Amino acid sequence: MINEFDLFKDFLHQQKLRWTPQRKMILDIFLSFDGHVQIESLYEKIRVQDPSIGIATLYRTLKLLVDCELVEAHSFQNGKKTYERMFHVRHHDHLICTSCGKTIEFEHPLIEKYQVEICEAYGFTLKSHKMELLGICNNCRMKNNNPPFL
Amino acid sequence: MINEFDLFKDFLHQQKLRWTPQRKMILDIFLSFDGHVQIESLYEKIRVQDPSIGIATLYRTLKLLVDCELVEAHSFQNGKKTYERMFHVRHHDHLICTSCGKTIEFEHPLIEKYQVEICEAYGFTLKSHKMELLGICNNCRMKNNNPPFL
DNA sequence: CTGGTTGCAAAGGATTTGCAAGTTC
DNA sequence: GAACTTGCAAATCCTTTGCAACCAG
Repeated sequence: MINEFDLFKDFLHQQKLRWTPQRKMILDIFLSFDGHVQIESLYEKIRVQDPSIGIATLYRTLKLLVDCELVEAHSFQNGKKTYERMFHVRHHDHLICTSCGKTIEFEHPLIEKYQVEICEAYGFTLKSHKMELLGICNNCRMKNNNPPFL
Repeated sequence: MINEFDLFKDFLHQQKLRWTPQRKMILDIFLSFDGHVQIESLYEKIRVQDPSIGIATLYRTLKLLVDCELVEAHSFQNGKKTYERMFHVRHHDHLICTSCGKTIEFEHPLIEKYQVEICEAYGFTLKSHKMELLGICNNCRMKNNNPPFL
């Protein structure tokens, strides 16, 4: 089965770049995280294994991982970037209760289909999407004595 | 009819802050833009009217506008922020180029309809939603010499 | 060996902050 | 007049870059 290391190696080879111990280690540690990873946490954990590694190498490697589509970068308000694993993970959307925080994951094939159509209409190549439905769950509605479907 | 100026004034008053000509002017010019505004464009246009205004004042005012929920801030890959009007605008979703940050607003009635269905299926009362389609715009794809719809 | 890679430190760009002078209430 | 604001410049934060020494192929 294809794994991230082989994909990255192949990518580097194609681009006439090199497979180095630093790159291997960064990918390795990156994969040990779940969800969105901040440079900071990544760097800390990396330095435990090899305190000599430079932050520049981390940034450079992350950029390569983004280029080969193994990783996706996101930006947040605070100006920090977050990196997310993109391979061997299944996409899903979220239904979130704004009262208790309860979260349900779902997918809807038709919505996904329309998303593709919209992107094509605007000349975009769709890479991913994020959809959050915010509402009040049954439980919380009962508790607060609100009528259903307010 | 309630407008942004009154809301902002009230907000400032509540917080024991002051209504100044600079703040008025920044809000005024901000509202003259559509969609997502970059600090840069905003600052340029502001300096036309008053070249003495400092960038720090612009940042400070924008932060206040975000605090009082008249404006929403978004962040992009390039590390720049974008500001979006949040009041008296119809809800819409976003198509975002993850490379250059270009943003297109759209709505799709069928997607909205399915969202309601999903919520009903799970017993949620839908309050709002957020959908972002992340991709690469035509321009950036060309620039990077990538084939279309890779 | 050749050309890519590294760690370091310095540079860069966007945003924030300290401060003295100026305003608002 | 007290407290908040301003513009300025310097500081800060995260990220990128230049470079000489170092490695992978």
